[in-house]
Amino acid sequence: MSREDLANLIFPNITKTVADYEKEYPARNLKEGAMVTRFAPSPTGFMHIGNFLAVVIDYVMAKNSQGVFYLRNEDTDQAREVEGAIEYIRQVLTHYDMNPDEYEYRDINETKGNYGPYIQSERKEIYQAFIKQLLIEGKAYPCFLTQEEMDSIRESQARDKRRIGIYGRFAKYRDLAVEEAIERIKNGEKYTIRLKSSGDFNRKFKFNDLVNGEMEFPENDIDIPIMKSSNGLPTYHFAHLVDDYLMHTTHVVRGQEWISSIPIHYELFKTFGFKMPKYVHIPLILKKDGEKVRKISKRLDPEARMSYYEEKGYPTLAVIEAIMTIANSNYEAWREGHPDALFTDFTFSPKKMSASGALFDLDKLDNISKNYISHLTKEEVYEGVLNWSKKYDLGFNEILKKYPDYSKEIYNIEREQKKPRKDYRYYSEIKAKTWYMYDEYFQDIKYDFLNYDLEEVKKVLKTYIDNNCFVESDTQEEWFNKMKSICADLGYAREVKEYKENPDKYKGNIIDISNIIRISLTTLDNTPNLYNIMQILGKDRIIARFSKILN
RNA sequence: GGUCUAUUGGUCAAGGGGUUAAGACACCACCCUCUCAAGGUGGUAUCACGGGUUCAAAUCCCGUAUAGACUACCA
Repeated sequence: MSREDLANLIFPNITKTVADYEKEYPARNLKEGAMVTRFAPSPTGFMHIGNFLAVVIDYVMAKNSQGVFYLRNEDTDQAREVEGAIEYIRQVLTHYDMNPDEYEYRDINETKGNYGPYIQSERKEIYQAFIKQLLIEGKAYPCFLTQEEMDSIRESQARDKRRIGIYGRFAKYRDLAVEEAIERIKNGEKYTIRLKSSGDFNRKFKFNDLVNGEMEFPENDIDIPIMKSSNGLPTYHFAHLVDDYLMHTTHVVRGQEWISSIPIHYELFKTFGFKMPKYVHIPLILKKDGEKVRKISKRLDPEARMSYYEEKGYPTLAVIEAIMTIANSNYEAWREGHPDALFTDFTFSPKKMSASGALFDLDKLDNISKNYISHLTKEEVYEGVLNWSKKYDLGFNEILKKYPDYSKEIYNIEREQKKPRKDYRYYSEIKAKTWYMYDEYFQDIKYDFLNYDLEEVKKVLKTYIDNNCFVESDTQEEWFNKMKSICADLGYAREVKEYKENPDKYKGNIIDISNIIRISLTTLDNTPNLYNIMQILGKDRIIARFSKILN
């Protein structure tokens, strides 16, 4: 009996060979230098900011080079699979307008691309054809170690302070006679298929990572499992080999936690004689927790989940800008010189990426976002809040739809100027900063006139109305002069300076008058430019709000 | 225990033998000013530690410490 008999016993239905698949998935027809990248999440939960960093890099690299960016669903661990996880990823990619060129979405029954299936559980036969070849060549073998046996091996290795794993003399079944293996399988024994490693732990090899540069590792000598007994699907390492080879990935962008698997991947590619893709191992995103720094956690840190940014209403491009500055710190300087360019016009350079983990700074995001929003047009801001509120604040959404032009004027305050006002960090805070402009929200409100006496307030408001101070066609200067003009009658100084020189001569100064008007109109003692606010509110609203206080 | 990696202000970081050790965010002060925001000007604050090589080390070498990742039939 031969190894071929063994392979046929294990995979009776696998007839296609590696060579067949190579023919089926020929090299991509792309221009020189085009990069093929992929986002390959396992559907085990919600999208993490670290995943997002990878996506942005994948996307930018593909766009930079007129290459291809595809999505692959790595669902080989069906026990951990979470319903709807890929659907959610699809929504995030759509939300950020970074849709893959190739994908397979079961939930909306949509597929695109010639290198699929893009869902690993649908690629079982392909993996098995590769494993079958290894079996025939004697480079893989069935292993009958039980869970208990492996546990005890691990324990003894830990006790003896040895390296942990199935290698050397611990690889009990690597040289088992074919006949015996066949018999055990026929008897229904459970087995996993392991790589028959030919590496030597004492030999080193050099490996070039695009972020970390040249690194040196010992060769892998562990007979890693490549196919699980539970479902016949490959392990991550083997699927990585087969998929990225057949899909012609040129650049693998993934988290740094994979660096330690390089010896395994190196051996796997070497075993088949395939050329390895280039690797971009990106740093972890960390979080400061008290005095300690740790990996950012979906469970503990709300900002680790991408949904956090959507709920808050950060503009998608602002989030991308913040992520790009983490990816390449020279991005900010580039952006200054190219304020209107697309982020994909920036050439991402893995070499310039920091190899150590970075704390994600929400203050920095706020600043980037504030800046970004300040350079939008009033229409764009209106669209942004409208879209956000549709999902997160329906009441406000109704108001916005009812007063589109009025709302846009509010967003336009101190906007169309060289150095625009920057006071919105995200869409969810806009309502809190503009509510008083809408009569619907300006009901049953309480005033806090600080130290101002209510009778004094009424006197100021009455004088303002009686003197017909508010004229809609007035310029800001005219408006301000009229406000000053009632100062004298009321016993206030027209200029702050005058007041400071002779504080005893006056009840107060122009600041007090404008503050009283401001609070009367908005209940707040700090608002944007009062002239703009009054212009937008209009004479009727102003009189109505004053009258309410006067009565 | 083993393997790999990293360490420049509060944060992101530039600099890879000679620099007053960039810049951005945050913070503070002042200016501007009808409040707020913005803007302007300025400021506080950094090369993990110990050895070596060198005329000269943040930069090169060796240790140490600390941190992180991996060490599964998880990805």
